[in-house]
Amino acid sequence: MAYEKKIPIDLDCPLRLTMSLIESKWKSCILDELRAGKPMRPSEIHKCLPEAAPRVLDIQLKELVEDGLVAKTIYPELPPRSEYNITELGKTLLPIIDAMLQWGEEHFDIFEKKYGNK
Amino acid sequence: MAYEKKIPIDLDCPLRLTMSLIESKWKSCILDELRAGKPMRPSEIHKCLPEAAPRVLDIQLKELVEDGLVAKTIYPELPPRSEYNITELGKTLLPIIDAMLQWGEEHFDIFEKKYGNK
DNA sequence: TCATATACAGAAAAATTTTTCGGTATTCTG
DNA sequence: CAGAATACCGAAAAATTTTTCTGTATATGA
Repeated sequence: MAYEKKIPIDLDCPLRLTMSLIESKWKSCILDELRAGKPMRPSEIHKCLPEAAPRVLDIQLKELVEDGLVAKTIYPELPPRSEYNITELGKTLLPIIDAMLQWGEEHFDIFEKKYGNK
Repeated sequence: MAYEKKIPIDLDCPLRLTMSLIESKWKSCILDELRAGKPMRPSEIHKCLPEAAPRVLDIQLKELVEDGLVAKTIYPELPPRSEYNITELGKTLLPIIDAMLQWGEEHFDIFEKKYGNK
């Protein structure tokens, strides 16, 4: 089988469970991109997150699909086309993503002053 | 200098900023332990999170202090005593921690069925 | 024909995080 | 005195994640 996570998610503690689903570097951003409900093609997602290595987005998209937070539709066309959508389960995480986004906006200055090299 | 994070926190995106503050394996749990506002000694925190390697808790506590989410008080006694408290800034993250905790509780069954080996 | 776009996979390297192990220092208890 | 408790720290090993690179396949457009 392809790339495989050793410990897919953490079932020992509800907090760790939630964290383990989204803590990988770009997963929360992917969910944020898909938040509107509009299906997105992988190339589109790559364009929206240019800082992320494409391979990592592939891997993390795959894990999000495995975990049921994102759904994938493959169109048997050529050139190939596929689309990713946030699932109902994934949508239930959006309030958390929103809250983190908002917190980051509200407290950006503190950390900019602290760690920003301008 | 001692142990040093390469990229302390992520200033490129507000969502990544928030995530980078709490995504390390035990940070959210530490904040959860301190949520009540009661000061905790390191040994107490270790006892509450027995799955975590003590060294990692030390490191992550230190980072939480550096980032201003947790405050540390050292009592110049012998044997040494120190206490950790959540700061006002740290408290502003609690709604997010709470939401993740609650989400984990609500959706535990799905993932238990999916990944739990009983 | 050749380059491009598309989506994705494997492998290996690099970076980072987590864990394990050992060590410092001091006081109190047996 | 030996050992425990206390709070740390450094170094190195292990584990994991992220990045980079290369390769598959097929159609379209120059």
